[in-house]
Amino acid sequence: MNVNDRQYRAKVFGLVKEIPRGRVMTYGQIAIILGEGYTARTVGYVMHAAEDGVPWQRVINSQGKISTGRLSIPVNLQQSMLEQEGVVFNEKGKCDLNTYQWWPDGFKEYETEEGTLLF
DNA sequence: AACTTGACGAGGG
DNA sequence: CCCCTCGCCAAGT
Repeated sequence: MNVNDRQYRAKVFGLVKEIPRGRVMTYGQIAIILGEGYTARTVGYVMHAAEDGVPWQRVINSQGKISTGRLSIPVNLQQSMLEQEGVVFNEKGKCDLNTYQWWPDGFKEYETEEGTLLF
């Protein structure tokens, strides 16, 4: 499971491309959906190599905030791109995941004794 | 091979 | 809400 592997990255990008305009997914959420071999950290690692046509701006962290830090892409750029799609952020730079988080068809979150799972 | 560093996340104070 | 600690795992040095 190498993030330099084309297939590995392709699964991430393929899913990100399905996110509708004005909606978001989190790194951890993507990792859960893709399953074995994927973690929030590796998904984030893959994202900094996003290719053309991948709406990378729609992937944010589990707090509903932008997390890019000191890399090539400034936080305010990603946030403004999302705001342009209709996503509203508060003064703390946070958006409401209950409103904007998107799940692919056939997936939804539900709670069990084992923790949060997917259906 | 050891050590550091993240586009992360959950939990505790 | 902010800050810190850990667990995580691949890359870069």
